[in-house]
Amino acid sequence: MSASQPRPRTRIQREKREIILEAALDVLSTHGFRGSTIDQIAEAAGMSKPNLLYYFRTKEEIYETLIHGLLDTWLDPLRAMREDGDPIVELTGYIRRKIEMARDFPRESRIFANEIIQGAPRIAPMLENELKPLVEEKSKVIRSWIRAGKLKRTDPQHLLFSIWATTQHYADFDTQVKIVLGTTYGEGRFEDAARFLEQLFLHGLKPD
Amino acid sequence: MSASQPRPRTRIQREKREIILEAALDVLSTHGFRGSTIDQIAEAAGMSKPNLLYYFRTKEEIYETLIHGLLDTWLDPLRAMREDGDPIVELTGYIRRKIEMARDFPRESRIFANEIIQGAPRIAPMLENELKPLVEEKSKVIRSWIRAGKLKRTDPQHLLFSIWATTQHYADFDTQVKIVLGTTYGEGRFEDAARFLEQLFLHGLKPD
DNA sequence: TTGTTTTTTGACCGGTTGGACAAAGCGTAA
DNA sequence: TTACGCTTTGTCCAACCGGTCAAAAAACAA
Repeated sequence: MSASQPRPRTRIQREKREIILEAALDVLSTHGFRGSTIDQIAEAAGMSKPNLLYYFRTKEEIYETLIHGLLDTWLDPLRAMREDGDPIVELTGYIRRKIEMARDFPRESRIFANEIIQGAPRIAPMLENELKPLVEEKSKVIRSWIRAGKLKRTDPQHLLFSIWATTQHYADFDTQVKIVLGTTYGEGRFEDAARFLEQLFLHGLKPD
Repeated sequence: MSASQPRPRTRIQREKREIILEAALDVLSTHGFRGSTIDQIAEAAGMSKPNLLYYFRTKEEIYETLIHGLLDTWLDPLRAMREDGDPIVELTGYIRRKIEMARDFPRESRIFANEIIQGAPRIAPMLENELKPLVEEKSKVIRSWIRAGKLKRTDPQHLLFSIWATTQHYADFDTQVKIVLGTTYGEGRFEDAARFLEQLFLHGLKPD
């Protein structure tokens, strides 16, 4: 009934697959799936195309392996939002962690952005099976906070959208952010962003 | 010194170019520049590839004509933010207009998103020459509002980023939004979003 | 060492893509 | 009608792209 076990990976296979995935992250996150070529990825990984295809049978396989391995890490900050903590602390902590991810893992953010903008043709099932249940779970948490009077009455799902949008903006649209801010601001933009967003999400802009 | 005037466009040329650009908007906004083929655009425009190439010499020319014509419309809502209005009204009005654009012109939003995520290789100069000065101008306006005590002390540029990010999210990441919200919510999501964002930007989430 | 398996590569293939081109069709003014 | 410029299309090409394959090279086990 069960398929015969594929033999375990050798040391070289493990190493080379890792190198390829790292190179693929670089290439795919900037050019998208269609826009990237196997040759580009192979060159970035420092090997020939047929050699790369010895480790991954198709471009799709690279992409799917990569993005599947990424999703868990990507959702971790949301998972870390605990019902039993103080809602304000949990929320600002989530925003901070997301800004840090935008700073430290912009390629990961962009690869998801690329995919979703184009209609999520290859990851829709993953969003349905992993993201959606997690959002539902955390929405309940947020609603319980609202019931406890710890947060203003608001829509949990749109709240999460806003946090994703504002934080990932600094990874996905980094080029535009840099152009608008000019060279003056340097790398401090992430810290500025974190402070701005904390203020925005807690107190808004209208004077008391 | 000056090049000889190219002869004026015929009626058919004006019409066909318009049809092509509309088709190109459809194709390019979902697949990006590299991911779109001239054949796809030609088919969407209901003509043969050589015929299309009679009206635009290259794929690049289509893309640049399209995106250049779009930028003005795209910046209009920000231009409409008037210094002499009431800051709260102006700001919520801007957010509302941006949400309406996400609802009514998602393709336009996506084409910019695609371009910028990939490093804005073709529109960086336009952002530098048109977006940046406009942001500088409106940042001054926002700062004057803050000085007048009509807004909390905050960073105008990051404020604009947040408005762009949150509103355009509903166009660019529509697929994900739909998956998370499920089918229940239907088209009301834009109205919900507008209400949520208004509350968020004015008052934040922390209870008084 | 020798035999075996794993890894690497050059050459190749069929399909796609952006674009060129010449010839044909069409509209219209003289 | 004729001539002329505008429009359309079939055909073609060279570059590129994803992927195959057989054979060489390297790694490893006995």
